[in-house]
Amino acid sequence: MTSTAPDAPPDESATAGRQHTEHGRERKQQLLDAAAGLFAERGYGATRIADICRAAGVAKGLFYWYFPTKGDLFADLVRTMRLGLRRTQAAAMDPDADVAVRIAQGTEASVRFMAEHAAYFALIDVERTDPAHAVVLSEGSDIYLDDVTKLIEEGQRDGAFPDADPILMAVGVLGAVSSFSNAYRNGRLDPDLSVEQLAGFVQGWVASALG
Amino acid sequence: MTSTAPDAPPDESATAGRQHTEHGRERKQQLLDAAAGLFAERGYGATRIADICRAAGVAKGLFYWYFPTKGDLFADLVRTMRLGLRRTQAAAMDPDADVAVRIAQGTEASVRFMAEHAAYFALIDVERTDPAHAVVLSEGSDIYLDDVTKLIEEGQRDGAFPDADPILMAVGVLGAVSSFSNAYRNGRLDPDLSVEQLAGFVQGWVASALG
DNA sequence: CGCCAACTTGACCGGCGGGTCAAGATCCGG
DNA sequence: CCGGATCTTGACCCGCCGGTCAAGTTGGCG
Repeated sequence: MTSTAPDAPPDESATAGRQHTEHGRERKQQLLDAAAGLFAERGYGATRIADICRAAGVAKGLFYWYFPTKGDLFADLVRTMRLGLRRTQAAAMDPDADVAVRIAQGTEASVRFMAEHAAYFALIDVERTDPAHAVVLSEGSDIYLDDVTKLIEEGQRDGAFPDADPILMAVGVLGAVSSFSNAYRNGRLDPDLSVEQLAGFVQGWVASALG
Repeated sequence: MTSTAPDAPPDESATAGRQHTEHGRERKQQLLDAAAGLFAERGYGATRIADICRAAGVAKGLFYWYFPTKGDLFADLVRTMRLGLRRTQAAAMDPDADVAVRIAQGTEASVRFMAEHAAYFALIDVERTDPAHAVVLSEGSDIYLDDVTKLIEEGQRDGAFPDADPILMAVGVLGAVSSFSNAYRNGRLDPDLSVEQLAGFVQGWVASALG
């Protein structure tokens, strides 16, 4: 109601869609980085917009020049990070290799990526916590589950994996990756453990669980 | 400052510690139940105290007769649930059996318990989300990790498990239990899958990962 | 140099929600 | 039937925080 101007130019919807200069894009990134750090440190809900701005060294009003709301910044962050993960996985998996090998490669790459971007991934942890974000967050996790499930089905056809419910097995793989990554991020693991060692262990763990 | 009466009777600290009648205890439980349902449904942060009271059919002021703050109710809930889990686990594990068997028993019992009390366990999921609760929540998870680590070390001495970092392996076991339980709770699994089947699968998954 | 768009500021607003409070109602022992 | 403890109510308070706004400043382009 109150007319959203149905004849308005379709290019930039609502109040979003500013025309940023180079400098503008950098500023926006500063805010994203500051937010990522604070979210990871004290959680989304407990992070005030004022905090983000203080951390980025700008006035509060500026936040709204770059983002419509706090939630939009969050969504931005999540999507960026997910994109990166998928790209890394794709790059790590040799399309010509056996399924088991591909799963191992994907597993290792994921653990590495999550460890490197721990601050970012602390966020995705929030999943299912606040229904407000359930949408943005779940829109991705189903895709992973689907991907892995297909891989496992393929492996079952090849006789590489036993004939159990492929979805259950996929949940197991994804769960292992995230559990170990969480533990690593939260310092529950031996601090001397290198990312390489962790990635190797997780890859082996998954392989023997699937065996 | 403002003197916390250092010579006050040590029995009941602060404003807590009311003397409840039978009826009072029931009321308190009503509030706990209502809160558990709402927390599970819409998350801790998004649940208003007024909502809890409305759900329990009492006036808002009454909440503070039974709980000092919203966070205290939360802590109550978490502790109760954790106690139940530990009891269930202890009851399920045959002290005379092999380590591998005990781990299998504990795993199965945990999955079952979490599935039965899905509403409660949706809460513990929140872990690491809001630092405000990190204390209450982590105070428990370390204990589990410790328990399982000890079991695994015992198994390694017996030659039942390979010689890898026992903490890593324990993280894997705990991670598997919670990942599968989460997936089950969130409806990511085949809805026809029974808790028995799930528990059996998880137990097998853990066993072969440890093998 | 003048104009406009991009950018920046900080004071301000509004309501939401956790927590308080004074006034009872109810119940029980003496 | 009195007094005190437990219980119950709903109006009220107040700080916090997401979001707005009017007033600039800056920088590039014609």
